[in-house]
Amino acid sequence: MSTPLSIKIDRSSPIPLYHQVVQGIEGAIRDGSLASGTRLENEIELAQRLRLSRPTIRKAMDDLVQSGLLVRKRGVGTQVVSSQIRRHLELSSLNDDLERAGKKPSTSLLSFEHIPAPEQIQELLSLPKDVSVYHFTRLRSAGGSPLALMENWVRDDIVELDEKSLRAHGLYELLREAGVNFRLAQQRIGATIADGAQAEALDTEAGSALVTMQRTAVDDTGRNVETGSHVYRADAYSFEMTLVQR
Amino acid sequence: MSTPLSIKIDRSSPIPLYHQVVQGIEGAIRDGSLASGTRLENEIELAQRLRLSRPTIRKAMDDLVQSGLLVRKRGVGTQVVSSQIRRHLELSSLNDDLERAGKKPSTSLLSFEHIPAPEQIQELLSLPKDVSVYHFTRLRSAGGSPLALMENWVRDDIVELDEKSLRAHGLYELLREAGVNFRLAQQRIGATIADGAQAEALDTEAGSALVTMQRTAVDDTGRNVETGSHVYRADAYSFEMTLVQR
DNA sequence: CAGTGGTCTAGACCACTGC
DNA sequence: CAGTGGTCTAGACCACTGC
Repeated sequence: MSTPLSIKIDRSSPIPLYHQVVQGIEGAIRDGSLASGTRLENEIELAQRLRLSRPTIRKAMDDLVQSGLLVRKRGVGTQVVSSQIRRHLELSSLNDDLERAGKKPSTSLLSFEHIPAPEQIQELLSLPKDVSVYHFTRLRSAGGSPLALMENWVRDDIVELDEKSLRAHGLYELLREAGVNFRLAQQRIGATIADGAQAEALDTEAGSALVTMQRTAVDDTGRNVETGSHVYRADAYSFEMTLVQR
Repeated sequence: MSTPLSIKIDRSSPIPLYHQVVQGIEGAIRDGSLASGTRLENEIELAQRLRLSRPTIRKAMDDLVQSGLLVRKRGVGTQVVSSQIRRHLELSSLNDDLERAGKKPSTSLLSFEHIPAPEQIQELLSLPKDVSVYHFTRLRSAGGSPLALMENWVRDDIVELDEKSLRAHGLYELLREAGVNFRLAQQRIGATIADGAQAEALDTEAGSALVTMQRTAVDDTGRNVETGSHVYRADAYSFEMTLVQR
């Protein structure tokens, strides 16, 4: 009732052992040797066969359950989630989402200013009184057609921004280069109707549907680094995610 | 530089020790004895003081990091996330979201049928050929005003549904009573414009903004139990979530 | 009842951070 | 350099599941 898994463990690699197990199982799922619904070996057997301890195996399993690739049931076993559900999994991590927010398609800078934080922004970013913000709007396009209108505020005590660097690089790229390690983001997604200015910028009609997104991102020192308010053409963008029961 | 935490551990309780630690820290954060940004004791010290092993403490910390209450940095320490970010945290778990999908405000049943699965649904639910589905639409209202129009398909080999039970109970309530344990949900959120029928049902105007949500939910045996397509009045509803870097 | 995941211990050694 | 979290071991005992 269970499928033996062939995973190579390299003890001289700098990649942690549990993560090698994660990659091995991910790989086996991706290449089809672990089909949807397949039951895995039990944890103790797998640990013995790979010459790893059970806690190491469990750490790997925990990660895979968290990322939505496996489901576990006490007393029964662990199995691979259906391919239907796995299809868009890769979009659900903060990292990928931040990547998309900072890179890939072309982005043009529409406005830029360096100002004292408006009250609401000061609150959203929990800013000390002497910290100002960069405020700018950008237009994201993909394949030549406009996709999103993005307005952001970034605290100025962590990174130095100017128009030139924002024209050349993604926001998250710049922040990471400045040593910011993101840990958390609080996000709200809704809908609205395009007003005249939005419609013109996004090359659509006033009254068409837009997806709205507000996000505030936190780094590993607990600072709220940036907050943004974005609108996307609803015919070109939606948010996909996988929720995991905890 | 660190705050001693007073947590009571009850070794005779059926609640796992690591979860007592989670509850203790959550409680201390909620009642303010652990303020935003506070550094916690290091893991070894905390383990010794509570007379627990370090892995047990770490399991608790892992949970709190995953739920977005704490941020950790190697070589530095663990600290409490800012209250600004924590504010809407409780909405982000699958459980709460499912709760909201099945209960609370009043819900009326608009249509109900028990039919062979349309091709697209059969695919979304990865249904065997001999399994049919329940298909129904409901209107959710809160405080007397309509909020959402919900269309769902549920496989008929897991639970028996009829109009009467759906009028009396939430969908997820019924599914849980039938022994279904949800583990995962795949979700897509976007926007659209209300058409005439939607506008009438939701007591709004044609052309107003709606938030759209499609979801497929998976139980602990790996089955795709139900899929749904919902629209919400954008002026009354938005999705909030906390993304955690992994 | 046999099989499985869930919890827990008591360490060890390492990598990274900030001074 | 001292302090911190990150990884790993080799077990033990328990609770739940399905037959």
